Amino acid sequence: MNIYDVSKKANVSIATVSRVLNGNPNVSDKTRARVLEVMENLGYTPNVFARGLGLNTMRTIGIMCSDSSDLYLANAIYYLERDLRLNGYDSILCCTGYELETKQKYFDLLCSKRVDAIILAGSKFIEPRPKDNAYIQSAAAMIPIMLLNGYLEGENIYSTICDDFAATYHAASQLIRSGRRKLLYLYTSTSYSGANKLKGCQAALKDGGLCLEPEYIHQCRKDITAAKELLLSLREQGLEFDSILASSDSLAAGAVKYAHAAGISIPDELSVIGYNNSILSRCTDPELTTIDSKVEALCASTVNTLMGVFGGVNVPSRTTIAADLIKRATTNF
Amino acid sequence: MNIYDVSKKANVSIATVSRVLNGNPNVSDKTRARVLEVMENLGYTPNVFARGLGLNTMRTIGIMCSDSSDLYLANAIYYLERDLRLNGYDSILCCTGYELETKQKYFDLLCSKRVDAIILAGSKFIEPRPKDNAYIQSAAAMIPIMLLNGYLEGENIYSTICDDFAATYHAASQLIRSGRRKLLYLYTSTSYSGANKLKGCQAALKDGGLCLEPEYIHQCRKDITAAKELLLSLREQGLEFDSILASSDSLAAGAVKYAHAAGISIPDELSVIGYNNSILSRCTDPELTTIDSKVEALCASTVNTLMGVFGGVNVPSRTTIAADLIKRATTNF
DNA sequence: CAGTTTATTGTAAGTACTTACAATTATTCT
DNA sequence: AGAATAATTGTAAGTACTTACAATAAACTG
Repeated sequence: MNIYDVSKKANVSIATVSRVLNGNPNVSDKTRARVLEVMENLGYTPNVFARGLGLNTMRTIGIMCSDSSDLYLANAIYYLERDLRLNGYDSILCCTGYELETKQKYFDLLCSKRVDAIILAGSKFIEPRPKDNAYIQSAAAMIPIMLLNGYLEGENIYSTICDDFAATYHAASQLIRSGRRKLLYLYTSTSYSGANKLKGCQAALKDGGLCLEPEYIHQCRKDITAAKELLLSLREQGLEFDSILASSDSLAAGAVKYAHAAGISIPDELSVIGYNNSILSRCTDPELTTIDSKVEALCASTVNTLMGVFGGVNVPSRTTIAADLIKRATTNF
Repeated sequence: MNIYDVSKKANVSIATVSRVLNGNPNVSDKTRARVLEVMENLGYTPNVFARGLGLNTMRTIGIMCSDSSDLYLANAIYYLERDLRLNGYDSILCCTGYELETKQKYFDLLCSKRVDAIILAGSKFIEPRPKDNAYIQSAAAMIPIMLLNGYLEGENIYSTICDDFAATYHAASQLIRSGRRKLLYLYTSTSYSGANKLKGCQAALKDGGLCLEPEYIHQCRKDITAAKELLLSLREQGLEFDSILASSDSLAAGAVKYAHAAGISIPDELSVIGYNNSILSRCTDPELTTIDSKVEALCASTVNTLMGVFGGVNVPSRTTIAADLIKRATTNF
């Protein structure tokens, strides 16, 4: 069944049917009603391929992420899909893993699928070596690129980022104000977002008259047990700390477990702050004080910006959203 | 740039170019090489819409789930996307929420997008009232339907399910064998999968000479805090139990928190078993004994079956996969 | 080497839409 | 009412592929 069948039944030309299909206002109300009725009766649905051929758009957005089962990204995907659909767009999901080569491959694949834009979800797409990001910048010539929680300069590239610097600055300041002096910083990734988190923490300590010495900065796999083990071994080595600021709830959850295992009381002897306000932050005992990185707002802004781009509206190429400090039971403030 | 540009450069007809594109063997090696070289030089990529029009397939699978941020489903989506892509298929994601009407709407939408099949991920798509599933069965006339962890009778409908009955039967048996006598069963959903979990538990108790009385079966929102509160109030009411079998790790994590709050020691005074072997099961302290419902295997089987259907192979309409009991620290066996 | 078979290539007709432009009809103005 | 204008509708030419069938070239056969 196609547009011709409908046009015959409704006694109009295929052009009129097509106009009704596309909400073109140059159709009389009577005709529109008749055509819609015929469509309904026949159970007609337009063929998306023919449509795509003519319009050269599928109303589909490619979403790339490293790993959709990651707590943060799973949430991002949920909100992105929801908000895109509200705007009439489908989402094609692409999990790329962490290899640069794989990312590039999937990037090309999505481009060849003629998606209308690509959203790179999560900060893992911006490589530390600028030349490795060239593929993104060159693709942006063809198709709008949205970075969710990442930043890259370039024409037709739009970023929405959480103000990670301010977030960790505030969190660390609070720790200092509550009397903590020996802060341990735990992180996993050195991405744009990751770097800002560290900087915020360092700045807060500096402004508080303290200093974040290198032995108080530790990288750790994003894994509860790995974090726990790392902390146990640091303690074994004699490192003393009275508070932990972690770049993810996973690491913070590991810190809580560490305290349990070492017989340290939280928050009396040790404060812990996580990041992302994920489900894990409600699973530990005591529950985690954590930074809410506002995924939902980030996603909304990303989709909003994208719709602005499609609509030819002048949109900012960079949007920053403030994080919230969620105070729960692993801190004494 | 299109197939004509390539055909001119390569001095062949568009039919030959198309054949090369589709891997048709009726092209001489010399010609094929020449065409491929021209494609490479021109940076040609075929237009997916025109392709879809001709082939009437987009090599795209619709994945429907209630909520992609759910831990179980996020994993399922990850594995499905990965395995589909390995077979050259894209995934369009659709999060439907829990309303029957919304599910039907998105179902129609995906069908109209001419996806090659629809995967319904999670047991939430099979309604308790059979007539509400008619839309699935009628759509199956047009397009293969794959149920991941759900079961529905019907032509062109294929199910891959975890043997939930055997899983909870085994888990409950172990609890009994370890000396537990008063088992509390906690669940959230009454889906196909949910019903089987309960049945398995009941059967194990019965075979152990016990009985799961109604006051020992409680429904609870899939939320750590809700589960904790429920258990606290049950205890308040004087209900006595020495073990908890939960239909999800969330509920089990709530049980661990409950024990903490009530000063009950795990596993000495209370055993807890979760379900799904999710990240939560490693976050609680002690870590959860849990049932691994083998999402990865389920997804692999689903994709396998689907490829079989596409290939015209005779595939079973129902595949069952055995779960594993992961013994950790919330049980004393 | 002519005739037959097989391998390769080309022609042309789908596939189901969109849209510029032309044609028709309706409305407004004088 | 007739002309001018506006609203609506239709015609026809894209859009970029696939593929059945015809045509040609190559390989084999006796």
